[in-house]
Amino acid sequence: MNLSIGALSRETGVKVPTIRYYEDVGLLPEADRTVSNRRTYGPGDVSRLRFIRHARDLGFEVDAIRQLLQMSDHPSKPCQEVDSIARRHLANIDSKIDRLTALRTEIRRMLDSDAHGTISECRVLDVLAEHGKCLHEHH
Amino acid sequence: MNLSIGALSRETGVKVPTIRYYEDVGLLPEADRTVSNRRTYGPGDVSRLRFIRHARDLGFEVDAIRQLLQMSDHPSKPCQEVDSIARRHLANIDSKIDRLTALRTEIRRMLDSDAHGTISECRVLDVLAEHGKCLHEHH
DNA sequence: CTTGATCCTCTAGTGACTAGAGATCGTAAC
DNA sequence: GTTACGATCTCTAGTCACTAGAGGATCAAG
Repeated sequence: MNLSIGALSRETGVKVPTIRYYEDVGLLPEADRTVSNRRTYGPGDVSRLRFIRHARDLGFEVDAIRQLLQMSDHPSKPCQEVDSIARRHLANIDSKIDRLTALRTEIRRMLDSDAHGTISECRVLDVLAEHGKCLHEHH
Repeated sequence: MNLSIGALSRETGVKVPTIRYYEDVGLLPEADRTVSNRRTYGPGDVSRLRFIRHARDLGFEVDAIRQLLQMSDHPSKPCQEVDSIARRHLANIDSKIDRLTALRTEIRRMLDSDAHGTISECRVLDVLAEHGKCLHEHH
């Protein structure tokens, strides 16, 4: 049931040094050690690490992930602070979804018009750039 | 019509040194200079830079952005290479949207059940972690 | 013509990894 | 048992994408 760091790495697709790094910066708790000082992990660590990997890939920074994990670690205390954090992230996520959807639509349109032989002018750039009107809201 | 680097920065929300950095790494073309060696920019640069900013925020790395910009720079040549790049990005974008949507749903559920006084167990972690089943497909 | 903001280049620091050196540990094969 | 070798350990240094700062030049307002 317990995994070595290498097994955890294979299980999650996160590289071994990166796992150690996440422990260093407090995204993962300090791992239990065997008598010979090797880290051991359980199933909970697998989920947590997969979450971290996806969140990073989605452009959340470590600090944001720390907050999301905190929500998960203390679910029964949705105090005002956690609540406002959640709301802020929700707004950020909505914005990301909107922009990705716009980008997707445009790339699809390009591929599509290409298939039909029409010379397509590419507007991928503009479709995201126009979102620039919502200036400076996310820092 | 022409902007200084500071004006471009205010226009796009991208910091001045970052703009220079993007020029260094080739995301922005080498800027025209005034007689006194200052960079000047036009409206095209505003769009391009906004696009870069959003793309970065959405978790695309500089190299991916370079590819997307190339699509935009040569729209009339949807050769097979560009086409496959677009398709790969499309798949990646779809996946990002899926995961963000799942995360959004779960955060909403938390906020919602909190509002109704129920003690909500937080599953934000699991909802993304389960996507870990689609292992190693992106890079 | 001075003063302050903005620009220039260049070097160095940060965040989030990633790679490598050198040492130790665990197991399987002799 | 002991040798072989792969996985792990710690620690330092390198990469990518910025970000901040020093030191100097330039522009625009007063």
